[in-house]
Amino acid sequence: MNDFDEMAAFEGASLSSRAMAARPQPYLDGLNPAQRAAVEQMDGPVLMLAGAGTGKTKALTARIVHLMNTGRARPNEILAVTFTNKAAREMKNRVGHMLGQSIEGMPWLGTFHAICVKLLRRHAELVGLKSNFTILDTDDQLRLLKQLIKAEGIDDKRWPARLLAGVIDGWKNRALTPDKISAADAGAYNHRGSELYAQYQARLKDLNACDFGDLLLHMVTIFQQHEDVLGQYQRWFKFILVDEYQDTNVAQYMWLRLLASDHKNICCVGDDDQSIYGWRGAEVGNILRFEKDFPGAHVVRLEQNYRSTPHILAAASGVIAGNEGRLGKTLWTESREGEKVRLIGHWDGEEEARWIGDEIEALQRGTRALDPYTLDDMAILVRASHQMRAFEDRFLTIGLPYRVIGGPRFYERLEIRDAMAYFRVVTSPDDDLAFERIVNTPKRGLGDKAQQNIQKTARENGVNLVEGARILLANGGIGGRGAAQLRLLIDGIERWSELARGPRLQVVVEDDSVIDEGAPQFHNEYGPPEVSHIELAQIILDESGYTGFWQNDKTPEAPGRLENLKELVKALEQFENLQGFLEHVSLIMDNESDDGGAKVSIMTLHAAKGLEFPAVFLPGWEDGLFPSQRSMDESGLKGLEEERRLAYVGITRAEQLCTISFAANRRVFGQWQSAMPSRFIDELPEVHVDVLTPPGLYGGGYGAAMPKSNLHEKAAEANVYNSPGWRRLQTRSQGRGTSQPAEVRNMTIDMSAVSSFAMEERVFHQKFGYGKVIGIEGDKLEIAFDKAGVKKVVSRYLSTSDDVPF
DNA sequence: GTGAAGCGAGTACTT
DNA sequence: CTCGCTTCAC
Repeated sequence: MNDFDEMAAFEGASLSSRAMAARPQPYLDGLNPAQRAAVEQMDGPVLMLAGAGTGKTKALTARIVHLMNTGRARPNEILAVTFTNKAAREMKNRVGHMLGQSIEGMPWLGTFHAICVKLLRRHAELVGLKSNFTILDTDDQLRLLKQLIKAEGIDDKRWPARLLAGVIDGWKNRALTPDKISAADAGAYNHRGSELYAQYQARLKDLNACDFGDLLLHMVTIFQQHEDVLGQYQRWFKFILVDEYQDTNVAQYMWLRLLASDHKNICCVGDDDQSIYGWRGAEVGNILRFEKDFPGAHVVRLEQNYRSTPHILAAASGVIAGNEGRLGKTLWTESREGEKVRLIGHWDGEEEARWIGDEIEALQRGTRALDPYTLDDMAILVRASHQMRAFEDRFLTIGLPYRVIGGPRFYERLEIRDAMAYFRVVTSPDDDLAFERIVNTPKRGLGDKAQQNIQKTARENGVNLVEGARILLANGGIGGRGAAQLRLLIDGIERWSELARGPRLQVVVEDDSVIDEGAPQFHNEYGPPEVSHIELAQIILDESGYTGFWQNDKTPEAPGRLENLKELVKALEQFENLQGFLEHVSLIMDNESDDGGAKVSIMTLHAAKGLEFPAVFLPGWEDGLFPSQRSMDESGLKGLEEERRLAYVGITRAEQLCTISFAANRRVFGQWQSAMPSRFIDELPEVHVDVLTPPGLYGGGYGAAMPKSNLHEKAAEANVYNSPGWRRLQTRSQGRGTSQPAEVRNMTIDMSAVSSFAMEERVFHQKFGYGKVIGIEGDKLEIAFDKAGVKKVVSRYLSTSDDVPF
């Protein structure tokens, strides 16, 4: 585009801007006064302090629409950053919805990382990269670091690569390049940290690669060192919006400040009380300091809550009030209805899981004075992922459908990462890390020795590993069955590469000065494609022997893995070529496939941020577990405050019913341990709390083992959660020995069930369908289900497969 | 070079 | 207790 066209485009835009300015503004009508103020204050710095459930996204999207509708900015002149792809997607949808059309024209609405990739591709050469650099994930990063550590002769037992990765990430989060590591950090990783960091960065440059931290770090470096580049974007991005500002790290903060420092039209939205990512570099300080950073900032507080009942809000406020140095908000609601927050103590973790399971079923039936809840309406939010197991076990035995949110994602699964490594080798031959991953997967008889040979040859010739392997083969430097297999692989890679791109490949880089529509600044010219990339993917997986590898695998996971590979190939349909797919995947690691049925959600408190449920269960409120001992040990008061914010996030997820629970005893690493109720329980304002009595304590299974009358009395008292009462209970239970629950548990095994199934037997389960017995532990059977994978199930919920009527 | 027993560690997790 | 990684024996 030449100057004239650029001018013409501008003229056109301002004409349409004027036309748009005259349009009505219906999106303002649905806003409350605070939201409206946050939308209409367009100029200068704005801090939108948005409490939980106060309509933050609504205000944010209305603001974007307002900027465009009043002609203040064209869609492509607004920079709107989020942290997750999900948030970006949602905002895109809502803006489109508000405008009454799908919005293609917001190329700069996205995650920090996605936007930085786009920018970095244009200016890669300024940090010594080519514009087609690859993005490494944590796996690759770790492998690279391991190599460096080994080369330095460091004992990676005492100094694990994980630790170094953490140190380097920490530096990158603080926007520190290797030359900027201060003396205070010199001791990191046994005094070798900064040196290895420099080596690592050099190696990345050789590989023409970036890790996630680099995406931001490089852009900050470029903006700092190239005023012209910075100026260009400062002018282009007329308005900046940032979601979840309390989660920004130093690098992101600097990046934003650099871009906003000229016009200062920056609107940051966030909630200091929901800052829960300190452990991965987020700085609450960024949001606390906003008014200092941007003098004259307008601070708007969104405090009217549309989500929760007054009791829930009051309970949450009571807890969060224990934190110091808050910006301060008081949530309120027009709603007058609602139950108090419910609190219940249990004898042990298993009883807690049992009680919650029963309670969920009761809520589902609607036997309480309330309307029935569906399973989708309910969620269990835990502090640590290992707490989930108790619930999964319990729900499996009673056949209660559940979903775990935030587990290992699709693209992180072994087979998917292997398959993608094959694609990477084919699309970018320099991707040595991908080659390393697949060279002996499936097994090709190429072990450490052979691989080291390849490495050595490649290094000596200054070529990538694929080339190195080719040279090694030509020299006859490798023998035996490995050689033939390697030959096969190398030839395969060459053949697939040609299928992928055709004979010619040309990279065209357009003029940097044109920033438009987020169109790619380079594109590839291919020869005629001989097969589609979908067929190609299938060919690669089949010819490499990878598909066969899993077909021959007899472990129960194999069918599922093959299924996943099929899904992967199917996912390719949405992309034009393999490169496009890989780029997408490296930045977007989410996959929500759900089979539709209603399910209770189980997830960590972290994963629950931003979500809401009519009924929420918060189990495991015990000191040491929540607040987490480790957090307090490592970060002291700061850590405790972050834990408290986590409690606040948890409570405020609930719309109508919030149930907090704790257990006196819990099995930790196979050992029974007793714990005090969480200190956060003492911080709940009593008038907003209902203390429930665990029904199991009236009689039933625990019988003689329990100091039941005492616990019952205590539970009925409003002060059950006050420490003295529990201390007495502690003393008593310790006197009886902490092994008590284990004995109780053993006694309840249903012996008749044990004998009715045999190993290898075909069985049927109501929820999981057909399967085969692969393990027996007392009344619990391990079943390899045909569809649902391997699960542990209590035997009385199984029937022999021929019992099942059709 | 590959599979099985042994050992140690064990918050949260997105891009 | 359970997972993942290392070591050791074939």
